[in-house]
Amino acid sequence: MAKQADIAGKRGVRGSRTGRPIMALLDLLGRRWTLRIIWELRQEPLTSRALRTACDEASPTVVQARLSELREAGLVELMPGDGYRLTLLGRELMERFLPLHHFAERWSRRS
Amino acid sequence: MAKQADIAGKRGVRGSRTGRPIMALLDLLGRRWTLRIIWELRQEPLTSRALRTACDEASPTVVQARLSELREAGLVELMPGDGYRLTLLGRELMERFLPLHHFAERWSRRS
DNA sequence: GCATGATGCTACATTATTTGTAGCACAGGA
DNA sequence: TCCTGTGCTACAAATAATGTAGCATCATGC
Repeated sequence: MAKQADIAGKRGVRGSRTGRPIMALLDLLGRRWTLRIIWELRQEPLTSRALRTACDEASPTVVQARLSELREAGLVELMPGDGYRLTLLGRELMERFLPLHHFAERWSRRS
Repeated sequence: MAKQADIAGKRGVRGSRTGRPIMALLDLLGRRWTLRIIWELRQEPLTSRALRTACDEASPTVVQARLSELREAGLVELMPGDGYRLTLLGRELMERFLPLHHFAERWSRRS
């Protein structure tokens, strides 16, 4: 399993070697489209194309790259025939983000 | 300069016009270093340089750009003499992220 | 006054990443 | 067979980040 290698290899998750998992996580989630992808998968599995559509037609290059990273990170998995879905761990993460929806509404009404 | 233009103009926050605030928020938070900056400000105000240091010496260009965006978004504010700190709104957002610390620990121990 | 050091912030060339478009191989279904 | 949809890749152009240097301003010490 080259999981740690892939993610700590070419680019790696910043901070993954610092012994501060939170930094690695923030780096992973802070890459473009990552949060959005997780968000779009919150309710049901989506095929790679449905996911691209849901993400405002983001380019397949990034979406595919992010999906690889998220799969390496154990947050997303591919179910052949059914598309991508959040893993148990991924759903757990998602649950921490759900209140964000509520916050975003109030945030958008700021002066 | 061109602050409003930076965030609502040339590029803007993706999804800000879709009537889906959550998308705009996810886009904002999904830019490199944004989450990390918010995280580093969670406890105390930091000067721009202290912030750079805390963020593994990220380049001043990005840090400054992110700070501008976050100030525009009303999540961070500059207190002359004391550096940057989260606004009330920003702290509210931070509170939703605090459980992430706990999650990150478990996540890093995944098989 | 004058240097010193810290602040917020910018310039700019190099490097990395994203975008947009096209396309591949494979697996059903008609 | 010819469609259509899947996951995924190639590649050039556009965009963003990095790393280094430096600016103007302000406060302190001398």
